[in-house]
Amino acid sequence: MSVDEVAPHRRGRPPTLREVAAMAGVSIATASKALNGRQHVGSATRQRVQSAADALNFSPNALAQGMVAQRSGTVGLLTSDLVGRFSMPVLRGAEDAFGSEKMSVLLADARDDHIRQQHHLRALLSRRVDGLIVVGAQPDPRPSLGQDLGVPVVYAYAPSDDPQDMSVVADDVAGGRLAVDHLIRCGRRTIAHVTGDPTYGASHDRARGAVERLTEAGLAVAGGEVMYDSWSEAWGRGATRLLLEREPGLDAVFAGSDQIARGVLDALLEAGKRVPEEVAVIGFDNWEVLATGSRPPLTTIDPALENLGRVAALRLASAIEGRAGHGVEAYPCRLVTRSSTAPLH
Amino acid sequence: MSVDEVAPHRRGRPPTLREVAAMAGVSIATASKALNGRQHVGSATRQRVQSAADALNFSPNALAQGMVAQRSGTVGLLTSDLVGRFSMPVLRGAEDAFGSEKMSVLLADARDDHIRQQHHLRALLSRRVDGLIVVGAQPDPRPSLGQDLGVPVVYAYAPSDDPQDMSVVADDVAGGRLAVDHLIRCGRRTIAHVTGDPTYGASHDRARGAVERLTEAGLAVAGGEVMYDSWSEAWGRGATRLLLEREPGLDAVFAGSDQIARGVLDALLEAGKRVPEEVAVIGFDNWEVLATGSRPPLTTIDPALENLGRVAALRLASAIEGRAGHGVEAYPCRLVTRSSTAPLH
DNA sequence: CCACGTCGCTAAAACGTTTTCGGAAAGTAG
DNA sequence: CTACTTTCCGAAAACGTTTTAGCGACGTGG
Repeated sequence: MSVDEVAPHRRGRPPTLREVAAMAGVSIATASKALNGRQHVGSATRQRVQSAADALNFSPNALAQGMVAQRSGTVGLLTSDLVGRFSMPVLRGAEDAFGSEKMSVLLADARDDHIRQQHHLRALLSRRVDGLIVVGAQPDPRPSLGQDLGVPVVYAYAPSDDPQDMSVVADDVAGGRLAVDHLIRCGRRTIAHVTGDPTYGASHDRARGAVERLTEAGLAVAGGEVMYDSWSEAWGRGATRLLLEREPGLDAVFAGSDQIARGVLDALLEAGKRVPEEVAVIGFDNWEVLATGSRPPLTTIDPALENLGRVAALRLASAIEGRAGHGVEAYPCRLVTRSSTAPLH
Repeated sequence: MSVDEVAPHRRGRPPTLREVAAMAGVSIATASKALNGRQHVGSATRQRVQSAADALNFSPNALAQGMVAQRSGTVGLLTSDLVGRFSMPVLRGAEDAFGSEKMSVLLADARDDHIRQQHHLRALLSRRVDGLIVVGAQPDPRPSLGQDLGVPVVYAYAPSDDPQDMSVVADDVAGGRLAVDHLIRCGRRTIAHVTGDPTYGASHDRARGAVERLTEAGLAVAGGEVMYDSWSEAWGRGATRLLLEREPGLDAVFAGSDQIARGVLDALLEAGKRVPEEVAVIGFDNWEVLATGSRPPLTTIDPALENLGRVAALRLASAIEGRAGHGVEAYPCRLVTRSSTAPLH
């Protein structure tokens, strides 16, 4: 009896369990159990099924599995900023934490457009994602998607404004503290802080951490105040020129972003200051292309975004299992030492 | 008769067509036809079904639809470099071209690891993606995935090494030509080309376009030869110092990447050259953070990666419909004018 | 020889849709 | 009143898998 009589090969389409079963001479049920390592299957039979599956290059239809299991093995990742630098590492960490075996990531880029976001949300829910990770483009709180989506949601990088939701974010306060701590350990005493847009909560958090640590060391911010403006190189340059007038004894600058730090470095070099011998500079973000290309390469605070993504994925996995959490969890930043800081001999 | 007797609400799970049908007092078949705009449904009935669906906030299960339609409405995007700058715009363009309604994007980051790539590939095929977009981290050809995957594949940015496959890439030769053309139009005559890693095909393509255009204008490369080394700011600085010795009359530099261009700008400024008055500089990539932060902001060649993603998606859609293409299609780059180039008054 | 387990396997239901086919009701023509 | 069309609707199959329930066969202890 030819196999084809029982389960003819459907040209162009992937093989089904039915064909595997036919080739092995068993029922579909037995084939399923054999391949999934269930018991109640003889070991000889299991072998035959396995061989048949290999021969046909069988791979189970995840859609069909999803139908019966009532879960798609899929999570949605809703981002507001796909080209941005921040969503990517998070995405990567998340993709990592779910092995590609059990979970796949369905990507949706909302582009900060609310109606586009609603469309994407509908599409993802229609695909019956088991959960959702929402990653913002800015570290500030964003509006909650609501509790009644039917699937668990974890917010990463940008927390939800609803404390009932679960959010994982970088600890900006601790990051600012870490930066200043490093500068103090390097023996610096006249430390300025040049940072970005004052409408960002993150600016203030980083500044708060920085000032706290300065105060503990009995120091004040050099220049008299934290300097806010924009996250740009140009501002880094401008602020530094001001600073050099106001504080001739300046020996360190904590920049609120790597872009600002680049500007600070440029202005210092232009003014004839040696970095790090005379003035140390530390940035924030660890944006590789900026930090490694500068003269000298930039010491900076790494917000550990991949880790954030990993944690978000773990929290989401827990929530899918039924153990939902809530509240905002802040994770520590990491100091990355390059050549723009060094001990004051 | 209560609706619940016919189709009780399953707590925690999304509503099904069965429940919608029950609420509207029709059969499942009729409900399906009504919602999908099929004929053979009375308009009053259609209304009732629609209302019921709205009331229940019904959204059809895409997995089930996929089962019967034999397509998942999903494409896989296999990238080698998720944090990299190049895959993202492509991804975005692709996401754009398929509306989120009909197609969703399943993301997989292979991280240049062959075995990881195989895993992801299996996972994607198991999810029965309707097609695959493969986007590389480098513009050079990459090994083909083969023809026997059962789904159409389009390679973007990095072409497949098998001409039987379909690839869409940026036209580096035309890009190099475009850069030099712009410099010549600005009245520059002594034009150097500092570029990156000589093992990249893209370096040579860009250089070829540049030299062709120079030759047409009766010019030779300033400094005597195209300068290859690495895609770094440091190399841009080093090369420029060399160049200033060899070619005192230098009035333009075409940098093979924006990173290199940043180095070139720094070195020129340090040497007291004014940009663009004395020396014009043009980069390649249009990497925003680098190009807009520099002093002065950088004129550069934009490889139009979003467009590449869009085209890749269109080609893939055609292939899914059965109209498969093959070969390498190169798409033009775009000149983005900022302040580092200007006519020689 | 009987009662009872255990083992290996299969038939069938279920998941949520779409589509095909047939049937009922109502209208129209003869 | 019959024959035929048209209009609207429902029953059932199909997609590919997992799981439940049940059925023989076989061994074992009495």
